[in-house]
Amino acid sequence: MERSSDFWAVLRLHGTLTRMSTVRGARERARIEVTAAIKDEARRRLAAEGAAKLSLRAVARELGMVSSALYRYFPSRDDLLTALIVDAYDSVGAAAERADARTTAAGESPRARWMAVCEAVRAWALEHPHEYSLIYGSPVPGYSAPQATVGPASRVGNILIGIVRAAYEGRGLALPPLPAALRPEAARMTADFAEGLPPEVTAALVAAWAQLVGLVSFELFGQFNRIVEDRDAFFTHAAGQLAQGVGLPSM
Amino acid sequence: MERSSDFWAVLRLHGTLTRMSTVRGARERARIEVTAAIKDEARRRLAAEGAAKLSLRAVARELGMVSSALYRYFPSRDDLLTALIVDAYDSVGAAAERADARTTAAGESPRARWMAVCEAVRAWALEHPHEYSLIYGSPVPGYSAPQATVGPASRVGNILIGIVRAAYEGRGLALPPLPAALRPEAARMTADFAEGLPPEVTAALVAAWAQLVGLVSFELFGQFNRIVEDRDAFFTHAAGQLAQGVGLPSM
DNA sequence: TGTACATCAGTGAACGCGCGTTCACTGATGTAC
DNA sequence: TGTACATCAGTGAACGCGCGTTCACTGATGTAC
Repeated sequence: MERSSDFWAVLRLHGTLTRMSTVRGARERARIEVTAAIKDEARRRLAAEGAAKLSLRAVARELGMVSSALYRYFPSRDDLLTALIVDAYDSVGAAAERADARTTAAGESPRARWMAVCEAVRAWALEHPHEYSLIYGSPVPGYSAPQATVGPASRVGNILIGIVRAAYEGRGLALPPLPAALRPEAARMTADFAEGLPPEVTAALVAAWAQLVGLVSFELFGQFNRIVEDRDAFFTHAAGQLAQGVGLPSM
Repeated sequence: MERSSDFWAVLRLHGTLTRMSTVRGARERARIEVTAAIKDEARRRLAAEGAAKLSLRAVARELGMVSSALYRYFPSRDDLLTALIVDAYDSVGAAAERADARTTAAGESPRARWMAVCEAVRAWALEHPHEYSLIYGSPVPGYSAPQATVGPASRVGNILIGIVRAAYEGRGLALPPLPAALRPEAARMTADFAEGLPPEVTAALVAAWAQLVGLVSFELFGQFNRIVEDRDAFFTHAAGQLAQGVGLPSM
């Protein structure tokens, strides 16, 4: 059995991570490590060829394996894609949760927490542009995301809801009343995933979340080329406007 | 078959047309028609396989041609992509311009014009989802947009600038002053493409434009599934908030 | 404890397919004189 | 005006490549007794 040296290098990298967690049989440990190595390599290929062209053969080749071996780990190319999507949602969700936990622990205001989460989402996107594209870019044609992606996809949104809820329970939020046309929909959204918030806050939250992703996408997808240069300052300002939009007080 | 102005732009792009002649022979007319047919079929393929996998051979096959024949019209796959991108920017730009011209002619307020343009962009996106993805979705890996796409890309933005400028020249716009960190950047942006507007308006405009695309992308790319149901009402409300954000008065 | 058997990761060949691009060619259309 | 020549769209074969997935196989690891 010959394997290329980078295959083993990647395995060793993951070995250090998994070895300490639990003692398992060699087979189970190997399966965990190889699965991780495949996903890591696939993430690397994502950068080179994009999600639509992500190829099992290329991943296997880079790992020094034979392409059919990957079928021991993922039953098809689409299942590998699904795993990458779930990981990406979890990764950005965890980054947002860390930012929120840090600012909450420091006793900062809801507005400061909001800003920290927005900055964390942007920072994650700039560090993982291809994973960001995978989840917030155009859908991959012919691929439809299974149920398993729904939970992880809502982590960032839940953090934002939590921040706004904290502000609301603290001292209330002053937003103008909704136009009649949107009231039933806002009531439904509130009942579905933001129980207890005033409907106009729920509506503003959903819009702000979409707009936050719009800002990040514009920067990442090149629409700000030749338009915005000082992107840090611009984003901070825009995120502040979004905070305003959901009723988080300025100071 | 009609000669759209974007078609001529493409011909000039490829240096095929050396001189303009009013009388066109069968050969030239045929070239125009076949070029249009290729782009139409390519747009259809876009829906099926996405931009990254758009294939000259598939386009040729659908048209009943041999794949090498397409090289008489487009020197490479990437040039065909570029033509589609330019067409898409021109198409959404024209839709926005029509909406603006219609409301302006009807003597409507800047806010009503803003709303009409936002609705027009969304309507265009819903009608042409794959062309929308092509220009506002994740970039196609390995493809880099040439200079020729820059002009068409700014048409919608220019319309929005024009509306806000009209409002500003009418009775001024009241926006809070910018934080110090953003002042130099906002001054530069203003000088570059929004001469005469107050810098805080320019900054708000750019953010609003990114956020508008964020709203449309969320809807189109499926992020609103299970979240927003009454999308018309939601979008109208959110676009109104964007108008508010650039200082366009509510009534 | 050792042993027989079951499990499973990884191999290598194969199937049937698609791709972008080049090239020498044919035959129809356009043009200069 | 007719003719000779130039232009050009489209052909078909070829090059060299890549793809997802299946399958019978080998040999190492795990387990029941």
